[in-house]
Amino acid sequence: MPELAEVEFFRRRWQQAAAGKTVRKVLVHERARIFRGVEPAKIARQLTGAKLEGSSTAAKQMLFRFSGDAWLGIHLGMSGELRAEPAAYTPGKHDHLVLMTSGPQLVFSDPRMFGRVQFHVGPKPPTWWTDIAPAILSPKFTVSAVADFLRRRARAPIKAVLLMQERFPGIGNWMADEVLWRAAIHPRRAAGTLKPAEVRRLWRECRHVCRLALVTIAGQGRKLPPDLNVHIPDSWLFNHRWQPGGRCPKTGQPLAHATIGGRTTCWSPARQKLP
DNA sequence: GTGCTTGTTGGCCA
DNA sequence: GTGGCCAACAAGCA
Repeated sequence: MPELAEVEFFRRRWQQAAAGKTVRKVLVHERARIFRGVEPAKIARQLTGAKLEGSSTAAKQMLFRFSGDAWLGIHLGMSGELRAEPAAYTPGKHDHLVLMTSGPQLVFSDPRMFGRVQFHVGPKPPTWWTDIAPAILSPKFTVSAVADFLRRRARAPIKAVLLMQERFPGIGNWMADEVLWRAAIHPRRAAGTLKPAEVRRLWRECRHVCRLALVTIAGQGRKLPPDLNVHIPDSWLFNHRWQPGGRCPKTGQPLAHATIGGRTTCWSPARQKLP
């Protein structure tokens, strides 16, 4: 599930539930793969007694800052989610990290364990955080930066290129399809064959889809939606891509599906054509 | 049982 | 060295 806007949704869940609260106890599944490269016991030791001071999102990652210069990084992978549960909640099989605070329990749950926890102690945020590419909605995400990147990945299908986090941080499978559909570019086009006008459309729709997704899913600037099943308008490809016999909301023509760049891809052949 | 899955990584090869 | 492809990771669901 988690792409840019969903990640922001989950960050807010923890933030709104426990900002300023103190961690009383930490539960970890020592052997869980989400802890690869870090020591769960160290996390438990450092965070016990620490206060949640702030948090942020970048690409598909979250960073939670605790008192005592402790930084907790979370990537949700394919099936991860963050929840805030009442104090009486009993953690389940897939709840690999639980921060029991003076208020709710902050739960990181991930059945498939493609997600990942990172941890750092120090006055400044760690390099694994500061090295994340500049956000699509930041001024550094320019048309020329996109054009340069497409030139370097000239022979790869544009769908695969859009999934590369070093240039399109936060874009995942459904967002990539949504962007290409709006920009009217066939997902199998080689990145180097896009004309300047197409590169510009791609750039614009990347920003547009990110902005819309944040408003719709993460409730940017207003209250957090109750859950992820928010109402995404039927004018998006999103609501039609998995429907049997699904049709393009712009043309009314049938949608197509294929594996491109190793991922299931949906597009509208009437709108996105190969030269 | 089979064949999928909104992500990332490392190994192989051109 | 760079770029592109793909299997692997693991669990649940239809």
